[in-house]
Amino acid sequence: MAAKRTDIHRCACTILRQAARVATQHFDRTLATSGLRISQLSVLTTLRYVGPKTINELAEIMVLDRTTLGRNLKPLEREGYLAVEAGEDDRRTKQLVLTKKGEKVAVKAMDSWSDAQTSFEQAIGLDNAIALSKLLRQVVKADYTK
Amino acid sequence: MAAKRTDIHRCACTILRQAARVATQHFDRTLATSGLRISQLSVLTTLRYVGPKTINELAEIMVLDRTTLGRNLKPLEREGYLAVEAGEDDRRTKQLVLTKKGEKVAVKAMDSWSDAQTSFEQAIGLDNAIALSKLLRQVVKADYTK
DNA sequence: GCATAATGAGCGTATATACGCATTTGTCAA
DNA sequence: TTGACAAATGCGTATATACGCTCATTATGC
Repeated sequence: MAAKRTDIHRCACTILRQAARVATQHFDRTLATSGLRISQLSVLTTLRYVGPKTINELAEIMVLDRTTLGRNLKPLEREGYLAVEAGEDDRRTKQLVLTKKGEKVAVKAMDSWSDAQTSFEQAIGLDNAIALSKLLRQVVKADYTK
Repeated sequence: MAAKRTDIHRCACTILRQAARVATQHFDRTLATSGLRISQLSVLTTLRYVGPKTINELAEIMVLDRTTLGRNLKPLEREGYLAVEAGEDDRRTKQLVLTKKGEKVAVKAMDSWSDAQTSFEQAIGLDNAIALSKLLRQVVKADYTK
């Protein structure tokens, strides 16, 4: 058992969530003209990069709960940015496929994303941005099961 | 105008959101027995630290949209962990006050929080955790208005 | 003192997040 | 073969997040 501590105002999770909120607002505002949020753009670009995948596979890749991804797909499917096709071999699965329309929207949105990313790096410093990304990847990959 | 870039798989915002999700799950699971989520514990402990505040004031302190905070208060108010009192001087405002019950729950939950924070630091390394917090504070404080 | 501007907060709406349970389909061993 | 188990997904529920609009109240300028 670890010693009890009281410096909860330095909670790693709370500051992480704060930073995620701030960054999300910055990126979403910059992306506003594209009609996509950063959360949606990340789905489309990941799908574009890895090719058609099932919900579970894409959720694993994106470090997202599968039920969360499933619900996040709704707006993208409604707008026709991706298609959900029944698996052929295994009829339990659903293949997620980026549509032409989805690819066009994603590629266009990347211009705004580029602006957002660049201004982010300018705001905190490029070296800091690089160091931050490295640390965040460790947070994502780490094992917390003690 | 910055040069167009295509390395969107290195999006600072997306990795930040991933890390926030992973950390939130770790903390929420560790806190589960307390009946509080880390987002809720952070409200109670902040209020405990800074004393009674209006919604706008607390939202500013916590780097939260004021409408988000307003809605997040509902479960805490329902459980009797905090009271929402009408402002005396300015009747537009609402004072948020931590109740005895809320303080008791928060203090108890801090034991679990301590475990979560410690195992987080062990999982990524203490030095990394310290460096990460410093960088995240910069993200929160930075000016992105170009 | 009153008309107007500014401020504090709520609500409508939409999306994001994830846990637990249920359903459908596939696999594998007796 | 069939019954048990496993896997993929959906759904109910609850919370988190924030933008735009509205309402009530306060502050301010003339």
